[in-house]
Amino acid sequence: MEINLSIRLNKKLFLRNPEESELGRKILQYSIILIEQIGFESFTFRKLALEIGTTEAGIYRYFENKHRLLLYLVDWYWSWQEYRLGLETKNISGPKTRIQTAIRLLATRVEDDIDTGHINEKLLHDIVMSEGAKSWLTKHVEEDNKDKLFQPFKDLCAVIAEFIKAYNPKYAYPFSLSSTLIEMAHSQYYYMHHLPSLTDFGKEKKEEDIIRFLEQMVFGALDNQLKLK
Amino acid sequence: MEINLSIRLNKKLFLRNPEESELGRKILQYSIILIEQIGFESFTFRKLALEIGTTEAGIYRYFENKHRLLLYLVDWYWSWQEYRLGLETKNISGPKTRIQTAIRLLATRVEDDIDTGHINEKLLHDIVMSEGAKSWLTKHVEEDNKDKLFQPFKDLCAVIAEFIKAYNPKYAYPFSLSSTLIEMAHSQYYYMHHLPSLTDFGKEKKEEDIIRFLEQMVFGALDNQLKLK
DNA sequence: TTTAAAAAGATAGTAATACTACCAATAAAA
DNA sequence: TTTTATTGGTAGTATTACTATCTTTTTAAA
Repeated sequence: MEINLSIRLNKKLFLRNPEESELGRKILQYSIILIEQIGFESFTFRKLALEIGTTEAGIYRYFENKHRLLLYLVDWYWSWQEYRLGLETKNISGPKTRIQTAIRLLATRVEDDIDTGHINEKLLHDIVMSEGAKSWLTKHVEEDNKDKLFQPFKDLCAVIAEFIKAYNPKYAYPFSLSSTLIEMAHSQYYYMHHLPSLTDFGKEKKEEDIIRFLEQMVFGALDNQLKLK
Repeated sequence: MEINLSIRLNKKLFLRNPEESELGRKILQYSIILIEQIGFESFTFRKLALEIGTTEAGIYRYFENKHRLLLYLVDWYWSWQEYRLGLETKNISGPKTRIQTAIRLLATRVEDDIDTGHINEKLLHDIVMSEGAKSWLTKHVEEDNKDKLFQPFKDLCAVIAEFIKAYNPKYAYPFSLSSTLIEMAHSQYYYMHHLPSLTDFGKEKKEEDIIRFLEQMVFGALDNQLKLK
């Protein structure tokens, strides 16, 4: 069976839809490989073009600049995560289990290589961890936000905020807790591997520890509130 | 009374100590102003040189590149925060109050302009929030880490981890909770202003709300653990 | 006090980056 | 069959991120 998962993203992300041509798909496929390999600062359209066997201008016809390409990849990732979360929580009713499912999905490195055609989810996951924050840490966040370029992240944040509200309707900060959870799942993983003294997972480097830490933090916050009210 | 707070940083951060010459101090002073104004990606040594009235090569003699200059500023900031935290918790014995003090210092925008000579702490605070993560989100984190370039951040993280251990010796993740706290204090503030739908502080935009959220999260995690043991 | 040396500062380059404008081939539509 | 988009390619330019070298000033030793 072939799964054909097609994720349609905001048209403002690109000049020409990369999903609709061979070159476009190659741009997505190889940009992921190259950014993961050399990092976003060293990544250039020239190097990418060379890799694919096309020219810079060809790529510029799809994406205004490399930041937009990064935004495309990051948005694709968050859309995909929301889709996965939807699938995995579909037949689960308890809000506690739903939150736990979200934590597990966010903190576990992708292993099941569905490999949606040209997108390598495993590599993309690494990119979002190392480079994702750069998509909004710019002087043009506000305009980008007006253009709805962060929608997939916000959507995922809102979905998890709903789980949180279902678990504890009196909790005052469902969105902040949700965005904290999403961000920490990534940054604790990054720290664990690159700056382990900022974590408690230095020796073992096991994802389960991050999951336990996050669960303990989230339910600590939510149950604490329950007590008070 | 003139306070002369001099913060000595890792020698590997610079080629020539910027604190020891007029031009060096001007580089620090105006790089903060300029980075805050135009953002780190648009910031160049040429623009900075033009601002100060010197040349690119002059600045290159102090800093290898703009990333090292950013690291210098970020390290200065974390050293300063640790110093402030030390002062404010000196005469406080209770671990709970110490944690609360840490949260308040981290989540409150600097207003008291001590203005240590050439460093504008208020602007520097904004820079660390918007650009700080870029200091470690690179392909050379590991080398930079070996050169101890993230030491001030780690030190602050360790100090707060000690407060956490003092409050609850049985808590399993003092370092991760500490790094989470530090990072969230900044990123929730950034979200509140630029991407408010990721938070619950959209309308009011008050720092006190962030402080309450963080306190609730931290003590939720710590007290929850107490219950279990 | 003179001379040497070393540090501070300015000038003029270069390779690479981030684009833009324009040209050619080909496929689809009239 | 001709026209017209659409796809892809070539050749530039301004800016960036440096480097190498040269001059002036300061410091230090003889």
